[in-house]
Amino acid sequence: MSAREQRQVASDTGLSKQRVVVEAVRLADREGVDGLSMRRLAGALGAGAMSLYHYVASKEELLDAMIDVVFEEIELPPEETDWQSAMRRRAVSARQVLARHPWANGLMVSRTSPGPANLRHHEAVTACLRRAGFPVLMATHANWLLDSYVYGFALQEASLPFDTADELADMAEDVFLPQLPPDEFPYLNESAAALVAAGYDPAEEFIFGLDLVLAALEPLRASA
Amino acid sequence: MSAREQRQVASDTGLSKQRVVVEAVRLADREGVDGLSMRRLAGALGAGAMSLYHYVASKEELLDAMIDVVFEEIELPPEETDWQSAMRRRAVSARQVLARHPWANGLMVSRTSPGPANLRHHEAVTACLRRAGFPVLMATHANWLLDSYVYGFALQEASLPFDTADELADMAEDVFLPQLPPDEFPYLNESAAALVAAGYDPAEEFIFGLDLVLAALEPLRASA
DNA sequence: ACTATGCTCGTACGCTGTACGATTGTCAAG
DNA sequence: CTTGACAATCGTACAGCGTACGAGCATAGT
Repeated sequence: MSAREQRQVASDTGLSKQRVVVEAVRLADREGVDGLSMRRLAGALGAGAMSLYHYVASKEELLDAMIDVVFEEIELPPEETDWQSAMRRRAVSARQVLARHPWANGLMVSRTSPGPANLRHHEAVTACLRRAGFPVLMATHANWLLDSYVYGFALQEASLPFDTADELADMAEDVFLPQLPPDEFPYLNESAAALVAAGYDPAEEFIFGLDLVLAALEPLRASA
Repeated sequence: MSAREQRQVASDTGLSKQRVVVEAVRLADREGVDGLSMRRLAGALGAGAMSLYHYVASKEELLDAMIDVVFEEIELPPEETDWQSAMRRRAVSARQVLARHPWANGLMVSRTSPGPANLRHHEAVTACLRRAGFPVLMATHANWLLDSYVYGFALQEASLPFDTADELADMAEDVFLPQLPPDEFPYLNESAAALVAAGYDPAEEFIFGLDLVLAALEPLRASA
């Protein structure tokens, strides 16, 4: 291999941009994005802090690359099914991925240039909508709507302080309700009680809104 | 005034939690959330850095308070109109506010305990939905759906590298299209061209999805 | 007059991202 | 075999961060 070629290949012992970025994602998953420092990352890779800068120009670029790794995990809309099923698949996958990497949501605000996986994803989704018969501008609208829902849901889910229905029940009693005097917040009390009684499942909640949106979009395509 | 009372009142010269938090919001608006440091904030207030800690227990608490200030700016759903108009008003207001404070989106991920303005807002929205005839759990669904859309839209809007249709046109030519070889990204090219031709207005884009969602929710309320 | 309390802030500590330059290992040309 | 170029590693240093600690000050209550 010529020395001039970029070494994308990671020899077992050596570093590589791949290895650096992937380990950074792992670290952020484990410790949160605030726990991700260049020194700690280097430590996790058994290297000196400054060595990382041979693979990444700056921490900003590292964060960009991390976002793109996350996008790579999201399933593309399958081509062989109807558009609603395809979009549901990719949306559900996106929610799962973003729930697995909650830090990614917050990072997206400040990062303005989309990575290659992001672009590929966007292209595939747009293709799916166009082939389903949505006119160009309508496909753009649908894209915005669906992405807004997915990201917004993930954002809200990430800021929930509980992960399971049981934790919700516990926290409702101990933390939430004491903060909500029933005379000032009658409707929130009602909702909280109903939610605890009915159980809470973010995946179900997500599907509800998603299917509503998909159904609402259906009549907007020209079924050619 | 007894010294034991909390001084919420800001004498013209002195500090107060209000003044600290409001100035922090201004600073974040101006310089981004990364430019907001305790020392710089103190400087902007003409005080020493450590003085801030008499009004705020930590930077985390400051960020929480900033988020709540943002929530205070969002219009509550008016009570005298039909539910769709009311929800549209508050959603449009929310988008405007979040566009004015783009840093707020990213902050929401890590902040788990809602402030008083947040709670009041949530209560008012839930009240509006319940009074419109949505059953309890359906109101929760609607809440999740609408908030997801609003936050997600704001998130995407904040990560756009342009603010006006003109800037979009400029950047499309100079930055985006060169990144998008037409054989690899045919649909994105098509969309970009159509978008530049049609002009781009985030407010209109927002309304499109919003009205679609509102209409889709309409049949789910029991009109009593 | 004395004490308590509210408020301000200087200093210091451990952390951050990273600029700079020294060091080593590898490989091509002479 | 030597030499020079270059890729990769990393030690050191610097400015800036959040904030613990405690000293200094003004005012209020006794």
